[in-house]
Amino acid sequence: MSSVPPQDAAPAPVRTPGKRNAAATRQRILDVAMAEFSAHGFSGSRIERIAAGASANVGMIYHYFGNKDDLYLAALEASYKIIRDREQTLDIAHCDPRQALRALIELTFDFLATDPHFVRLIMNENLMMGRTAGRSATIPHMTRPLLEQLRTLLARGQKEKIFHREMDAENLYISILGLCFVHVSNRYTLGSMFQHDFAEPDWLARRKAIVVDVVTRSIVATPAK
Amino acid sequence: MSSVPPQDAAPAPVRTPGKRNAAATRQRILDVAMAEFSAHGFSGSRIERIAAGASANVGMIYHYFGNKDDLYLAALEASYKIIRDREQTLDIAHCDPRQALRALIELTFDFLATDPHFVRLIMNENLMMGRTAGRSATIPHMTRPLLEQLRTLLARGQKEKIFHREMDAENLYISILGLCFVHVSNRYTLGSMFQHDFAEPDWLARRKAIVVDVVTRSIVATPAK
Amino acid sequence: MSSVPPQDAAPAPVRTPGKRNAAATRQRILDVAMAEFSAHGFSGSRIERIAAGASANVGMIYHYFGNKDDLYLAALEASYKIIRDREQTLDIAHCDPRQALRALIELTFDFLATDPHFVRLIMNENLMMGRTAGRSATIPHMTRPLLEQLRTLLARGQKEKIFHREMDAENLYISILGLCFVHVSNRYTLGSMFQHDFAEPDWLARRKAIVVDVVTRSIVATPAK
Amino acid sequence: MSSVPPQDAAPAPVRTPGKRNAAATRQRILDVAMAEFSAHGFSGSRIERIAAGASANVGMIYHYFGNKDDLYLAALEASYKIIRDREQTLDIAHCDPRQALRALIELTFDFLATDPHFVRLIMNENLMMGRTAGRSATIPHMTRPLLEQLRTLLARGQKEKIFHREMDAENLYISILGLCFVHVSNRYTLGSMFQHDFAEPDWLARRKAIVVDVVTRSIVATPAK
DNA sequence: GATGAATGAGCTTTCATTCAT
DNA sequence: TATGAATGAAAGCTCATTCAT
Repeated sequence: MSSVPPQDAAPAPVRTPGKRNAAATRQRILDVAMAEFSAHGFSGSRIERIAAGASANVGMIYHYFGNKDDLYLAALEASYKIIRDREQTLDIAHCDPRQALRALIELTFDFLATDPHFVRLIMNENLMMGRTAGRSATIPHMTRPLLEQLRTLLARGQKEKIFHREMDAENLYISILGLCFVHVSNRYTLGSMFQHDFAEPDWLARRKAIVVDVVTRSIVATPAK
Repeated sequence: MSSVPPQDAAPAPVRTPGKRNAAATRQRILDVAMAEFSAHGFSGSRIERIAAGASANVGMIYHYFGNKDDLYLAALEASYKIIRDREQTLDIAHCDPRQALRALIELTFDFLATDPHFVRLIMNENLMMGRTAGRSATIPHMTRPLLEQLRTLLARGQKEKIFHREMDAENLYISILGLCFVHVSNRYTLGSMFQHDFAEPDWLARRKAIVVDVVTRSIVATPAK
Repeated sequence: MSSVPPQDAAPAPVRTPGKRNAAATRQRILDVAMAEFSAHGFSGSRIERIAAGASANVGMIYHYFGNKDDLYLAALEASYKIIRDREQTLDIAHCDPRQALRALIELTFDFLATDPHFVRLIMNENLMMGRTAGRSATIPHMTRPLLEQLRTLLARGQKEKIFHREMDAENLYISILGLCFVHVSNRYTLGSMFQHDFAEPDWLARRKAIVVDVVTRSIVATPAK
Repeated sequence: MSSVPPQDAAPAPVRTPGKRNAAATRQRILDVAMAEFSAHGFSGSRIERIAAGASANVGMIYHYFGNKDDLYLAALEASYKIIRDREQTLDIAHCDPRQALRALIELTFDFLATDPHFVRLIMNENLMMGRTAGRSATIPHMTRPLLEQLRTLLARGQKEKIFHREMDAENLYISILGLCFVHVSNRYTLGSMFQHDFAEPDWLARRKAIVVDVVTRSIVATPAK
């Protein structure tokens, strides 16, 4: 708010936020929509709340996104893009396979735990039986690099006899996902079972080590950890 | 109210139009409600659709369950009861810990995969931040026996030096749940990633073996599988 | 309002108007809808105004009629029924063909002029290119008796050498309709052309005689009127 | 505003982006508006659709015409002007009255049948109870020459004893209009009554002869046609 | 117990209109 | 002159809930 960049006498066209700035308005709507759909699911989300949250009005949402369904699609795609981009920051090909695996698990664990928006959107999308993801042209396209990383990782580890042969990329990924996802997706029902908050940083730190351990044990050929 | 049937010693279940089978109607509504909430989530579910599906009418739902929120609570509790009862059919205490662990994993895996209603209800409840589970008096009560089973299992395995010491009941359960839950909860988004149906029996059978293996490796003290 | 039927101690279930009376509510809605669609056309009509006019509420309209389109269809069909029923009160077969023709023209002229609702609905329907009449199952069915009347009339008149041969039922009907319809359908634009009101009873009376004369001259074989 | 092109002696029509052809844009909007109001009525017409159809934008419509009401008025007046101008091409005063009558009927018949836009606009205007025609200064002014033609025609025919005395210009015009208008205005409802298309050229040609005959018989004094 | 008519608030969506650029 | 972002009111429609019968 009060922290303005020190000297900024640049003649660049400074737009007042929310006034006559198409790209900015569109982005504000999209950001708020991601949060709204994540918080309330598709049916529970309210167009009017999104408009208000974006300091826009309902008509703008329809102007930029067409309808509620398409706004939801845009929010889903934008969410996928964030995690898929993050994964591509890992340099899988050039470090020790065991280290690379650990790095991938920790990145996934931290991403899902730190920003639960993504988990919630994915849950909601699955509850709707993939209705929207199935319509997306960009989502399948975004998953390819991740699969490449996994296959490279497994191939190198198996070539170096560090990993055993009986694990494929799909099963490895699903194990990682399941172990990184469930305490976020089931945070509240687990919480009422075990009577503590599964978003606590201390618990997450300990759990992250266990997840790395469980996955690593499941794949390493040599028993010595 | 005041019009009671004169002599109720009639042996055959005579249905007078004004007094049909109350318990049966209630149960029909509950069954349909479980399916409806599972299929559409809370917001997406329709009271009228539930009434129609149960061959009842809207008024009956309010008569028996009060309102939509309380109907949802009843459906959630009924769902939990089914899996918790199923788990109690296992005789954890009297067989080999490794076998007992395998049996628990397989029961969980099969239950979640066979009837996705439960998974969907849990997902929905978590999306609503446990709003309803938190109000339930019976759900926490139902989880105790399960935790007892897990602690017994771990204690026996550790005493017999089959399991190592660094695993507690909570972490073990969450690993099992995560690995049995994710391909059901994320069936559609995983499906569009890997381009096949994650409810296929063949895939499930192979995956079940892998899950048993992953969990077992994570806990056994002796490397020999 | 204050005029109650004198003695009415009958135990018949007297319904208070507008309260818990399905058939009456449905009819009230339909009556108001006919007036509304006639007054404002389809697009210009307001569901809420119809509800208010019928002392009902919007939900009831959707309960009984489904949506605006289907309510409009019901109103259109009900309107057609009125004129088609009226026409069937004529006894074409048993009186002098010339008298029968005059009676049919006068009935048509009076019906269209007296209650302009029908004319306006027909106009609106044609502006929508028969979108709704084309969907109706009952409207085509209702026109058959009218065509029968016209054919009977012509056949008798031609057999008796009163009418000449070169006129068919279709052309006769369209002439009658055009001459009875236009001063109602174009009441306002004609009014501003000729600077008087075309709904004035005196003008209508004189015009009716002219229409009978024009149609009769167009069909009689013998020039003597 | 203040930025005028430096020297405007340029011979070629150079289009600067900020100053395109104003009159042409206005005319394009008006043409599209006539079609839109004719096709959808006033309420059903969309400002945005008109703008798109005219390759203009919404702002231009407000710039040139003020608002939707005034645009509709302009479209109505432009439509009236077309038929009134066409009628004035007839040389009523100098040919045989019977031939002149026939020419007027055929011109009216053809004009209404060939371009149904006019009929539809008139219908719509009457459905709105002449709300807009009543505001127009030019429409009443445009009808005067037509009435003059009709009075001249009748006077000459009656003077020459070809027409009988009991027909005035108003009734004659309304008969002509009704018989030329109804198969266009009621094209669709008549179509569903008689199961054929009333815009078919063959049918129109036959009908036109009948209309000329009906009107002529209604006015000629001597029975021999 | 059972029915379904009735209610009212709230939802998504549309649209004429304004205005900064 | 021309553009299109922005606004606000209102439209059609849905739905949880109540209540007379």
